[in-house]
Amino acid sequence: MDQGVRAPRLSASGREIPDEIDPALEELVRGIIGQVADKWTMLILEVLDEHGVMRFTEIGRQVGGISQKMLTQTLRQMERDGFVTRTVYPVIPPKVEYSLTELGLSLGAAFCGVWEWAAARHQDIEAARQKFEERQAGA
Amino acid sequence: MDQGVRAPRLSASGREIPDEIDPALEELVRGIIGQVADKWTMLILEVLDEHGVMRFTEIGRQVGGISQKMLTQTLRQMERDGFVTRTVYPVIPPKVEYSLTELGLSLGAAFCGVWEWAAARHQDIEAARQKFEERQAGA
DNA sequence: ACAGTCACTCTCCTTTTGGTGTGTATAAAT
DNA sequence: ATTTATACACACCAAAAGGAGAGTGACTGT
Repeated sequence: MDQGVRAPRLSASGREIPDEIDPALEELVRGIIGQVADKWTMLILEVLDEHGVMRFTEIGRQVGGISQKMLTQTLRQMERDGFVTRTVYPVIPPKVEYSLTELGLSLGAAFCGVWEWAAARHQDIEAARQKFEERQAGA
Repeated sequence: MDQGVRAPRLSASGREIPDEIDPALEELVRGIIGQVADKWTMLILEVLDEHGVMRFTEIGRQVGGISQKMLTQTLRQMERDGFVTRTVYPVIPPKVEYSLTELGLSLGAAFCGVWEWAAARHQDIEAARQKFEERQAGA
């Protein structure tokens, strides 16, 4: 058992692993990541990051292929979590503007790394899939 | 319309936005992110990153709360995408070892940023949720 | 008078996700 | 002789996710 190890461990990717990970924090962070690592959240985050302040239907157009239901739902969730601000203008027809908060921007920056990774490495993934299928066919 | 803008644009988070984003690549990267940004994938990635080479049930224990079905399924997907290597020892009872590939390690490193972001900012999210609910109650 | 606009909401309905429980092979341990 | 351990596969089922489409409310342009 290596429970008693005192020297700071390192993960294979070089990240430090604290010996004491508060399980409550762990659970909470997992929950947050679970929510944040959502398809529509990421895409909306991206278009808002690119375009700045936007209106409901415009976001829908830019994201593409999202239903009104999911757009509303995801925006609400993001507003609740403090990623976007929602500004309602009491005019008719209704006008609502969305934009990223500082927290939302920081999330965008954090996800930027993943996005770049995907763009840089997608060929490796494609190649791996090719090889995998070949191996399957051979076996 | 700002279709004709030639000066390189910048997103709010400082990332450069190429004017020409190959829609096929875009779609592909979205697909990859959609798969990769999966709860179990991330958690398995994490434990493998921390512990190095591991066996099936050990991964299950470390991840916690995952069914055998999902563990098998997710590991297969990760193997297919080239994130993990699967080594089968033809012994009885069966022994299968899993470990991250270089590609898997790089993905772990990319996600590290998001993980750290979540750990650093979870309080802000909590606070935002508090405020949101208060506003809802008041309205 | 009447269709159109915007940002939704609400009600179905289908698809996907994921858990559970069972089966399997075989050798070692009891 | 029976149980145990391992790494699954397979079938079944419940729950959740998510899409389609209709409705809404008030004003504005024709």
